[in-house]
Amino acid sequence: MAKVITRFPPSPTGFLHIGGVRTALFNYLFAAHNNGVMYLRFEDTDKERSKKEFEEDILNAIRWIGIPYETQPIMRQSEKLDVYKKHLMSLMERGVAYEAEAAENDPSKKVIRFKNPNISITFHDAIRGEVTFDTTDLGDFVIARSIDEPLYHLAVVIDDHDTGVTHVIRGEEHISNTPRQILILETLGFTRPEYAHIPLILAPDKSKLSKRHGAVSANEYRTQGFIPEAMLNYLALLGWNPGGDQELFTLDELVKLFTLDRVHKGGAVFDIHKLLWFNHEHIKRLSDEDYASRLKEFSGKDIDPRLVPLLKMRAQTLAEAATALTDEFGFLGEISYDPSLLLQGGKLNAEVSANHLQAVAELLHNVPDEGFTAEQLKDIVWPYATDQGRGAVLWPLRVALSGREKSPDPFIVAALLGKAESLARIARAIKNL
RNA sequence: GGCCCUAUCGUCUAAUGGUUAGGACAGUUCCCUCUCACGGAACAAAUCGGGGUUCGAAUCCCCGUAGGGUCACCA
Repeated sequence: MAKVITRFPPSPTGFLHIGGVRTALFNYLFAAHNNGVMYLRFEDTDKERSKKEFEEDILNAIRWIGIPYETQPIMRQSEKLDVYKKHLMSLMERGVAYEAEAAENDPSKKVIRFKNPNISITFHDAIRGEVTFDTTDLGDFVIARSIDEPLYHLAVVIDDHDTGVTHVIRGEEHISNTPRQILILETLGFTRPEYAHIPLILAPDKSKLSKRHGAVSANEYRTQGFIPEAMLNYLALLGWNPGGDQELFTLDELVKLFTLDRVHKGGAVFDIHKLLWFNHEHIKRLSDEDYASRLKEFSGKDIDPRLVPLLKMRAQTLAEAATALTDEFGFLGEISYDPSLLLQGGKLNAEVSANHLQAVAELLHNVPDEGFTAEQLKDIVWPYATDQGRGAVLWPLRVALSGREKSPDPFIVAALLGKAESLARIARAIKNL
């Protein structure tokens, strides 16, 4: 069997969105599963709408997300206009394409139309089986604006042939484009690739996912603190499933398992909650070092390594972790708080609380520096707190140490602060009462 | 509207003729707990409708219905 070649051909007329990422992913997965390659090329025949910045955005997004691709031998359609021209001329010489009066806007300009044989086309779709269209209703469709300006249907067919594409895996919206591409390709004498039209990613209202439904650009997810592992995992499972109950996969595992026959036919609604869950699961699986460096890159802040396990457990996204750094975990720096917070807004008694703090301070005082760990501290303070009422003891203690309404438990905070600082903060709290 | 595609819990899905229709996310309740998280447990929740085929249908066929895609000198 010939080497499997797939392709991901975005047009640089907008940012790479989530649906495009999944199309690229399926193309890669299928190719890699079969020891093939996926080519990326830009379909920039629309000169007005194609922008260099979009090319960069797309490349950045695809690199960030980590889908491997190759850009050879064709990077841009605009770089091989002469090839399309040659085919266009031969098509016209053969009389299967012709120059026609332009109906729209500029009547002085002529377009090139394909002479439709008006036949019925049946093609095989790896996901849907046999699909039949009557091409009569297509009419003599336009394949080029002029001899030097080919249009999409002509260009794809030629590129796919020139790069030896064996499998065209693309969104369902292209299913009705397929017959006219087959018409062109067969008059050009090319062989048909295998087609696979994958289901659309839908918005909660079941319509095609678009900007008005919130974030759709892949890079937006990056800035929201999602990690590539989670994006890939989640997207792979939208419209495909290997069977069974396992949900967490690495890219390599997906490559091993991916087959077209398990791709669904119906569209799948994009659910941000589930993506969040995948993100957290993959974050929890990152090594502390890896996580710390990603969070540093994301937030621009240095991360205290002792905080890393806590952050991983607590935050579903890097953005959340970055916020927590100054929020729940801000106690590592200077703290200032309203003393009434020590009494839980007046629910506790000042004198009693001060006594508890004093008692705890004495307990902590006797702990040696090297034993000042969260576990140790809990062992020492817990019996006292349980005896005296945990809320009455632990709340003022935690606030005294963290200065915050919400934070990790007081033992963790104290251990992080160290003995001297913890004692100092407790003393200050007692004075404030 | 024409053409095409599709149809299992709210959502992603498993079950490829035989299961009390399974799992996950979200939801609710409970436990853990000084707070916030984390974690644990439980509950609730589906085969679009109607006809066939078959001993037996979520699964195969037909008809409805509903949803979606597409009908460019965009891709």
